[in-house]
Amino acid sequence: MRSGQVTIKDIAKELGISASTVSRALKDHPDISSKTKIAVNELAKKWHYKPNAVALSLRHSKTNVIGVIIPEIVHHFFSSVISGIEEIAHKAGYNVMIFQSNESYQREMDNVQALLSSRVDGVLVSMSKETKDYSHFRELRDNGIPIVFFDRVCNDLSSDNVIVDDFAGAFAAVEHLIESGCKRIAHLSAPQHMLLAQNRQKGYRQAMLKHKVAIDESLVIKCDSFDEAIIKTPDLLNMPEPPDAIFAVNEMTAAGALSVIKKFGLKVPDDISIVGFTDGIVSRVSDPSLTTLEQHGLEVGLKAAELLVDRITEGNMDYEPITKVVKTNLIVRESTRRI
Amino acid sequence: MRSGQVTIKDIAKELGISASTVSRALKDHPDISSKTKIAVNELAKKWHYKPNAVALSLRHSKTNVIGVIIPEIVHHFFSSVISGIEEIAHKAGYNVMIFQSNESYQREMDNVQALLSSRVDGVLVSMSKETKDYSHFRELRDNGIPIVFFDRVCNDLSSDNVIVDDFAGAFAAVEHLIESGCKRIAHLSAPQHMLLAQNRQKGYRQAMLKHKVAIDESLVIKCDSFDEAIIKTPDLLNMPEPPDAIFAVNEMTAAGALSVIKKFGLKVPDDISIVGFTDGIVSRVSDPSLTTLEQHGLEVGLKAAELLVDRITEGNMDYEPITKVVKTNLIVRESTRRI
DNA sequence: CTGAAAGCGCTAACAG
DNA sequence: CTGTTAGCGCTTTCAG
Repeated sequence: MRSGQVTIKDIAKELGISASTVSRALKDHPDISSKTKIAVNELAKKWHYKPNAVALSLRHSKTNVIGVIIPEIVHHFFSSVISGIEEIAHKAGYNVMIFQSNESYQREMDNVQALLSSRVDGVLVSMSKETKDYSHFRELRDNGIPIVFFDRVCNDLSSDNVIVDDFAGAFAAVEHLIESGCKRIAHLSAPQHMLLAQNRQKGYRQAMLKHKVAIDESLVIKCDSFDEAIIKTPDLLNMPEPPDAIFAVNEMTAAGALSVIKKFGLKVPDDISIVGFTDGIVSRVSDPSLTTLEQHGLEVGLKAAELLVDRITEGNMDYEPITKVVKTNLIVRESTRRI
Repeated sequence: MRSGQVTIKDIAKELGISASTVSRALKDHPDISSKTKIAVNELAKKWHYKPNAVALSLRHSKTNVIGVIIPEIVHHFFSSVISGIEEIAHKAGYNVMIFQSNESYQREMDNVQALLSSRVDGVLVSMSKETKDYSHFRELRDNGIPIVFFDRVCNDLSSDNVIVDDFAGAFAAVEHLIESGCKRIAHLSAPQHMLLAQNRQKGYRQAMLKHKVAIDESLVIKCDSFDEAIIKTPDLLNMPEPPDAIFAVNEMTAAGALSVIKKFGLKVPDDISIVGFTDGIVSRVSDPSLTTLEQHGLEVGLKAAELLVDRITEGNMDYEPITKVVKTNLIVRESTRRI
């Protein structure tokens, strides 16, 4: 028994021919006699020969690996994105290497280093919340590795992006709240250095403006997780003039707010309406189910991976960056009043 | 500007020394003069030298990559597992390659082929529901690649496993139902070729037996997804003697049953109690929240990855397979009656 | 039609 | 203290 896996050399030796002949026979090169081809292919099958991807990578300076950096895997939207990425990658013959930043800038940089070392052919990134400096991403590009950002993108860096239509989504959500009779609409938002958060807030403001509803700035607060919502929602409810609606920047924040509101004995949507962002399972099964914006994580993953594969195939780093927008759509459920 | 990334040769040429000296200087080899070391390290930093992991892999016949095959990524339990795996891998200096089988046997075999080609150092697998033949896994092992199965393991193949304590969990769940006064307990189960499903069903039967509660076999049905629960739960409810409790093999099935029960105008837990398996977000936020078994996906991932890393480090394929069991614990919420 | 040789980037034995 | 050489597995000229 040989140690390790079968190599082209093993086959060559067994058949008394050269390695190069085996190599050619395996790729059906026209120069090779069909007799040797058959012999080689038979033995290769018999011995379960598998081309060594590592050797191929070194030879061709191409690994056929795509790297993905994601804030956290345990998250319906992100896992959907990964699923989409894996799907496209598989079809295009790429393998997918996963890294999570855990929302840490330091970890994200480590991940980029690993990606550089691994010589991946391209990278997909959704940035950590902490990230404000982008030089590590620039280094990837300087080394000829194309990057496509998704969801958590940055405007400073001119790069390919795949984002959901945060502005339009937020606008639609808030407009829906206004049209269903809400007047004091709070916005639980995320840190404004994230484009996504900016756009969702812009959508909120624009909708309020359009419908001439005054914005009470004390109703626009930073609050972007389930736990934070548990802490901060009570303050909103205890205000002299509490809000009659909440537009939350993401699903778990909406769920957190909902749970507090129920504990306060208030009725949703009669006393307070709620809209979230991201159509996860939580929104569907919570009670009342949450009106929310479907974010199509799978599609984001598919689009981003497609774009990246194209960039890799082009092989030219002087491209004009584009931004693809995946439409969101408002799913009206039970947490908002009927119009 | 050089094309591609900086190599050891580039540095050697620039400094007028040999590649091996550079190599040694970079790894702080005692033979090298501190003068050259400094010069080399400075230039390496200045030029952002990154060791080429591909070349290292070829050289050492070790990729420092762990492969993971998972039925589907978009699933709270599995994404938790991946998160745990990534965590350990990162600490131990391994990168993680992700493949999803989409519950397809064919796809799973493709994934194994890709893993073999990639020469990964080890593999973590949770099998697809379709898989009944294990020769592709055997091939991995025959090639010296250690495998650790988790959650969806098989008993035919003597291999390392990390599983949750399905039997004890199911037993505890059903005992809880019985003690809270339920008499006709239905079990929504998964295909029995999966060890996990077998053990959960055994736990159910054992608890019934212990408490001398008769098992009505028409209440034990194959039903293991949200959609299937939507279809099959009505049949249960329409029986002349409908069940007063449901023990579902997983979370989404429980959620599906719950939603049907609510539509039927029945009260949970007063009319029917429900227990699920897997503590996902769904169980927490559904209304009523679901009594369930915490499955500790993260811990499964951590344990499985740790075990795999150990196996890789040992470098000896003649080990005695072990099975690690991660305890489950019953989280009593609102979908079951107080005892 | 087939083989020998060089090289992808790096390391380690061997030789100074 | 440093350089030369060979080789990890594979492909691809260049020769024959």
